Amino acid sequence: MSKRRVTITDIAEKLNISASTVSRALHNHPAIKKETKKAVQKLAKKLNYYPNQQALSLLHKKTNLIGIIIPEITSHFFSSIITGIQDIIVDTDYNVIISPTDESYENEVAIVENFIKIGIDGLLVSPSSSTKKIKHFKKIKKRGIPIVVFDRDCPGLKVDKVLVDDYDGALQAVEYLIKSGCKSIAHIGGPLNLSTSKHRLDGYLDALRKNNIPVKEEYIIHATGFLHEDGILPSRSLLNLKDRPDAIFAVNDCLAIAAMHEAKKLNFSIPNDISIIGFDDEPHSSYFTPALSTIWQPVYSIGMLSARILLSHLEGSENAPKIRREIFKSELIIRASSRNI
Amino acid sequence: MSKRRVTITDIAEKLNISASTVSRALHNHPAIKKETKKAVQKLAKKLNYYPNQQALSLLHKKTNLIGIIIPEITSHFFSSIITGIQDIIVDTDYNVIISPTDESYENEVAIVENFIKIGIDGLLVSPSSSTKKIKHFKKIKKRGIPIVVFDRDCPGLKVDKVLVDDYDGALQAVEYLIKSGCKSIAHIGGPLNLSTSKHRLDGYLDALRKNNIPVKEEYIIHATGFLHEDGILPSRSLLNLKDRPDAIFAVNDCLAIAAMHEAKKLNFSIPNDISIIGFDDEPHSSYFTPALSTIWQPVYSIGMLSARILLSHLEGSENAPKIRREIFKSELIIRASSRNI
DNA sequence: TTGTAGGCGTTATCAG
DNA sequence: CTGATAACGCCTACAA
Repeated sequence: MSKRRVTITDIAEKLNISASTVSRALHNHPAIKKETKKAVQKLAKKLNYYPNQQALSLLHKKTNLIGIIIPEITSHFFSSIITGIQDIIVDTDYNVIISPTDESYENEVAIVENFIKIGIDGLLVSPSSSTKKIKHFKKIKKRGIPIVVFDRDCPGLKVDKVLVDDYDGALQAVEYLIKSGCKSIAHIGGPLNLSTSKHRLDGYLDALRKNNIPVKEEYIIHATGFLHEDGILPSRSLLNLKDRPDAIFAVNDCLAIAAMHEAKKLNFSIPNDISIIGFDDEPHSSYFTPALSTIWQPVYSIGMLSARILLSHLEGSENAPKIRREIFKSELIIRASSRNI
Repeated sequence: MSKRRVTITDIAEKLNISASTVSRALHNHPAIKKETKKAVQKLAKKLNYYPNQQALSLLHKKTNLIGIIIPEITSHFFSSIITGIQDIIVDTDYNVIISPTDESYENEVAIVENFIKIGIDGLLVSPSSSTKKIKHFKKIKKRGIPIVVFDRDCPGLKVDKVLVDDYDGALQAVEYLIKSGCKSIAHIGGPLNLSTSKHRLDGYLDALRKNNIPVKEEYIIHATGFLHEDGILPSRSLLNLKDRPDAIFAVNDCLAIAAMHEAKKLNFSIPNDISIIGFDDEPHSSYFTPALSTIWQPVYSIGMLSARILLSHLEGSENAPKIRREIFKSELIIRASSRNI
């Protein structure tokens, strides 16, 4: 059909006036005759006129595009953060481009290249688990594009950050297990160069130390990913130990559920034989048998705050020099997979 | 830092040549001296030159933006479709803008407006459950922007479609329940103006009729949404019926899991007292106790094919007049929440 | 109150 | 082999 979009010049010609008058009329410029305004606005509506954003971008050197880099979008965790971001951005003139790295550093670099190419105005990023170098992010920063890092920290990158106190979450979980009488507590961790994995491990270790429980090497196994299938082998090794643990603290809910599944297959009773606590509070988690104890994180708020901070750089005066570092607290939710205190 | 982006003219000036020569050199135009090419390309790299996409869009009347409209992104179902789409699009020059409607028609209309404003080149859409009018989609179509509808049909809109044989999936599930000896089979459905809900209901009804099982009004309850919480009340009503059903076929896994949860709370044994089958095969579903029987759908393929069809319109010759309608088959996966045959 | 001209960055056409 | 020019759609001084 009508392939060619209606332009300001089309309207001008039909009305026998100049394009600039049309432009001004459309913007309600005070120095335009009322009748002219009316005529222009009427015709614009009739012809279904929309201003060409590309022309405006070119003029204003601003694309109104915000890039989001995340590890993946299929987990409830990250998709909820995105929802939080979108719910803020939807009220603005910006649009977001979401690009998942699939936990690959190479993909991440390619995404950044693409973002530079299309000219994003701002970047929200949660780095991949395999990201060790940050040259690509610095390249963005050097171009004057504001960055906000969320959930997973990116050490060495001096930008705004919205994180969660993973250390404290883990500490709470493990101290609870200790108080409930567990003596030998194991940990299924995540990829170690991830700040979140590291801090949860640290919380686990400190909880043991504080309570004078010796740390046992064989009680700590790091999964290579965060999916159910990544948790099966680690769970089996732990459950088959001669000195079997009486509790498992997993770095996220999927791994915890895998552990629960394996424990049940071996006919262990949960939480009597073994307590299990996860991390993230996925929506399914309370529907398992037994319902999974876990750490809740304010995912939606993380998304919203990250977006708000980025917008403040984009919209606000350029003179906000201080780099912000916001840390959300997480919350222990005790259900049936851990013993009562 | 260096706020202003490097342009072709910057390079031209430094090299004392014209912008057009720079442009040609950058594109490896045959009619350019090797030394000039080298000099230009070297300087371009040194200065970190990137072509301005907005200028190109303006010139070519093409934004290279693809819009995606989906009900929500937090379910594994839709986020997997998106992943399928992205995995195709990532190899092209296009970028996607994902906008969730949150099942609201008003949001959907607003998103379409925004898409027209920013000038998307193509649209992938799975309509909201409250969408009855399709004027907004027709507006897109009239502008010559190709549309592919996926998963949920949009009756009346004559565009390419990538759907799933929901009817057949439901038929398979219910016929299995019948063969396994269930006599009174209930259905927890979804919002009825959704093609998927309707077709699954039809499959349920036809399975009963084919097997001469009378359809009972009180065995069919429609949930208002697709989340766990939407399934609780419907499940309770069914389970509290004097003439309690011995099987429940739910329109998706979340509702099925809610039903399982409620049944367990009432101390029914699954599948002995009551069989349960869901739809979608969410990743968690096999980890529940008992593991949930369900219908698997090729979500990832739905996303990929939809993207491919859209691209064929965008890239290919404009002369592909036939409207495609692709229907994927779904597959019954029997686990432990239903009796053996 | 309105029109003209120039420019945002790039490419295609035409000319040399 | 290379340069000047116009055009994509819009806005804003400046001029009238």
